[in-house]
Amino acid sequence: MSHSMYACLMTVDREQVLRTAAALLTRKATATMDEVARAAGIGRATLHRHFAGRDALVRALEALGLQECEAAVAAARLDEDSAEQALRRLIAEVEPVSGLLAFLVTENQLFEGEQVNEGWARIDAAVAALFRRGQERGEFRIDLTPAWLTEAFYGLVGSCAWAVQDGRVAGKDFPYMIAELLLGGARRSVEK
Amino acid sequence: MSHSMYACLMTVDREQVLRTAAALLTRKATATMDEVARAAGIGRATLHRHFAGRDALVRALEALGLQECEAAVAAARLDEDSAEQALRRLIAEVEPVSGLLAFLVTENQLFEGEQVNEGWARIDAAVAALFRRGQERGEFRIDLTPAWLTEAFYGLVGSCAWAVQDGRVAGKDFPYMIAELLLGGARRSVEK
DNA sequence: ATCGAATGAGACATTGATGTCTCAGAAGCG
DNA sequence: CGCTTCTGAGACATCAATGTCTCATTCGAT
Repeated sequence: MSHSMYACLMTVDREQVLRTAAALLTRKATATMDEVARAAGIGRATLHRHFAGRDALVRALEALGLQECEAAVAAARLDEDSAEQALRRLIAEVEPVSGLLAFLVTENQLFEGEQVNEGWARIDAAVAALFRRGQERGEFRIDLTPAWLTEAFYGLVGSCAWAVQDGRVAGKDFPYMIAELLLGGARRSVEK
Repeated sequence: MSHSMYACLMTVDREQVLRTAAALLTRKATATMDEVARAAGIGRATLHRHFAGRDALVRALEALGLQECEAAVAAARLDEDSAEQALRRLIAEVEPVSGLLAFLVTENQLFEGEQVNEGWARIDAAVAALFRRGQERGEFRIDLTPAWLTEAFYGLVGSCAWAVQDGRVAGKDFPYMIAELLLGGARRSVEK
């Protein structure tokens, strides 16, 4: 049995477990390691073999979310077209990660003093740069700082993810509602 | 020593402890009962005498936040003036509670199945009614549902509270940033 | 100043989650 | 089939937070 095959199987399992854990923890942030294991259809011991502990699991989830966010940012081609079109692409790309993202945001509040993965700074910078580009192009109003617009973006994505999960808004409207609300606010209005 | 004087003193202490607990838990949602007690400058035993347990403390905080939110809603007079002005008043009134509100929102996600205080439904209804009124008056666009606008309102308030607390945005701009972003999106634009 | 209530500090048992370990069984491979 | 590896279940020990209790002290009212 070759190492590569092992690695492949392990990786697939890891990936699957992570997905399930993400889905569960998004719904119930305080889920037990045992609950996570049950949800993933594996034993607690096996879960421990893959992830040294709860911290490691959360870190792995953070890495997964970060990776997918970076992929979303890359796929959205934030520096092409108008800033508005780029933002719409970003929202659409980020939708599948929104639940995990919402979980990680609340989880990061617990880390408090601990260092957060520096990867998020890159995402932040990319999103803020998009808003700045929109301002420089005259598309977006300049009285709302890119930093605030970035925060608002995260906030709306998280709120919408949770609202959808809770059945308060329709999931199919996700991209439209966020884009319209955020763009309507960010886009310069002729009547101002 | 009369009962009423006892009650008075107790209430004052309770209030102060609750404020401190709110401030601490807003920053660190996982703070220990001991940490809460230290922060309030009292002993753990005393804290326990006032609030039977952590649950009771959180419930009391929920009651406090709810009470202040209802006061904010009442003070904002949501059914007077234009919907826009009413919304601006609401945002201004809600600002002092925003931190506690953000904490309670994330905390409520943990309650999961358990019943949430029905008082929040009243707040939700009042805010949603404001957005509906704005739509009926032709001030707000009708393609974004009141339910979503209400969610977005909470999301932006929470995001802003956290961003301010983290120093990413200036606290003095709180009302302006939320109002402008939310209204800009909710307000019907002539170019649409 | 004195009495009674409230407090703070600490000891203690309890609970729940975690992490580690073992062992028998299943699944892969030759 | 026989071997190795991985897995699942469970039995522990550990640890942190919680809740309860006692007791000496402090505070406030009279």
